Parts: sequence; C-alpha cells; structure tokens
Amino acid sequence: MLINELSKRTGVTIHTLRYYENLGLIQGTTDENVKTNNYRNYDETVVERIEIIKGAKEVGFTLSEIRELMNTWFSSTSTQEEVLSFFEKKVAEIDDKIKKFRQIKKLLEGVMKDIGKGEC
Amino acid sequence: MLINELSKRTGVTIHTLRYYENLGLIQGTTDENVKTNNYRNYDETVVERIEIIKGAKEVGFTLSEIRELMNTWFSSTSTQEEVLSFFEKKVAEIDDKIKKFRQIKKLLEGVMKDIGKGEC
DNA sequence: TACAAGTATAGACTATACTCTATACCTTAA
DNA sequence: TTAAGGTATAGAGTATAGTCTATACTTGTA
Repeated sequence: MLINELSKRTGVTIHTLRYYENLGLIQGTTDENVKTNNYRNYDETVVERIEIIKGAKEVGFTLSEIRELMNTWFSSTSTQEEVLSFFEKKVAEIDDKIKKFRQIKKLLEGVMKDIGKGEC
Repeated sequence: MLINELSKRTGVTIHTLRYYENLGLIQGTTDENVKTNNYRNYDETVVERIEIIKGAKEVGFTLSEIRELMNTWFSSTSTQEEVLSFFEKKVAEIDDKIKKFRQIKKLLEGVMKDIGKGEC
C-alpha cells in the first residue's frame, strides 16, 4: 500500500509517517520495476510496527527508545544475551511504572472516598 | 525554606522550580515584614506538591493536567460532583494505561521466552 | 565594607515529537 | 492532454518541558 492507505489504516497522519520513516522507525520499499517515481510501498509488517509504536508511545516510551526496542527485536546482529537483558530492563521499567500508577490511583481513590463521606 | 533548600529537599533544580512557579504549580510566600527583597519562602506543603508533581509526571501526566488535578484537589470552588467526576476520569485513564503496560509487558515476555527456547 | 554567594526576572536556547508549507514531480481519469 | 489529486523532500513552525544566560539586587561573613 502507498502512504495514503497506510495513513488511513493506522490513523497516523502522512506527515507523522514520513517523520517516523526519517527517524528509521518504519521503512517502505520502492518498486524496482518502476523507475519513474520514488513512491514507497508499505506492507502489513509496517502496519504492525506502527501499532507497536502507538502502544509503546502510550505507555511512555520515547521514539528513540522505541527504535532501540524494535531494532533489538528485529535485529540478528545482537546476541541472545543482549536482547534478553535489554528486554528484561524494559520489563523492569514497566513494572516500576505500573507500581507508580497504582500508587497514584490509590491516592486518587482515597481522596474520592473522603469526598464521598463529606470529609473534605 | 528558600528556593535553594527546596531544590535540595526535592532534587528538582532551582530553574525548574521557578519554571513550575511561573506555571502556577507551586507558590512561595514573601515575608511581609521584609520589604527589602522579594525572596520567597516555601513550606512543607510545597515539598508535598512537588512530590505529587514528580509522581504524576512519571506516570505520564502533563504539567497542565497536573495543575488541573492539583487545582481541583485543593480548590473549594468546585462542587463535590465536579471533583469526583474529574478524579474518576483520571482513574479510568490510569486503568487504561496499566492495561496497555500489561500488554506491552506480555509482548516483551513472549519474545523473551522464544529467545530462551532458541526459537528466534 | 567588600565580596562571594544567593535570589529574582526576563529572555534565549535545547530536545522531543510532531505539524505545516513550499516546491516539484508523478499518476490517473475525463 | 490537461487538471485534480497523490507523492517526495526540505525546511519552517509549534507545543511541551525544561535548561541556561544575563542582569541586577540582596544577604551574610571575613
């Protein structure tokens, strides 16, 4: 698919998709048979990558962290140990964030309970 | 305490503290008896507010969301219903983020398991 | 009293993640 | 074939959240 369809499929604007492509987060392929243009084609794996990007962004990863994560994921130059330790680090970070979320949530719910009782 | 001590107590730089004060996230008081300067004093409640800011930032709230949250929290102009619905909305957002974190974590752990088995 | 260190204010600068504009070229349907 | 709409590239502009610099005034200690 071309960039327009990719944009519609993912809900990400064309501008942002090009921005991601410049950063190396996604990669389209040009058709070797067509020499007249430089139109890039994007397949289903690109759609998947964008879904990963969207999810990872929502939970607080920066674009460069996401690039690092995906490069590690899809790379064959890293050793198993490198990949494992990178992912373990990320999982630990996620656990930490979940813990912080729970604390804030508890705090908010505590205040809500007090309000309900008219103690505020 | 003055801004230097506040900075040391909270681990937030003086520059950032002034930035927060400009945004209305914290508020120091000037001593009425001292007319020669405009030095601001910060009490323990300011330290607490900064701890709230730090926590909320870590779980992905923007500074303006935090300001809104704290204004609602400390305000007496909002009705109970307003405060409750604001907090309920935030708790729902947190639940959503925790869910997303779990998904990403599961994804990462799935890959790690595959790597462990040598399936990658 | 001199001077180093602290404080306040304003404004410039930076990084991240877009978002938009200009320009130019390509494709396709009427 | 021409005009509308799609695509690529470069670069400018925006918002958020700092971070730094310059300037000027204040305070406390030697």
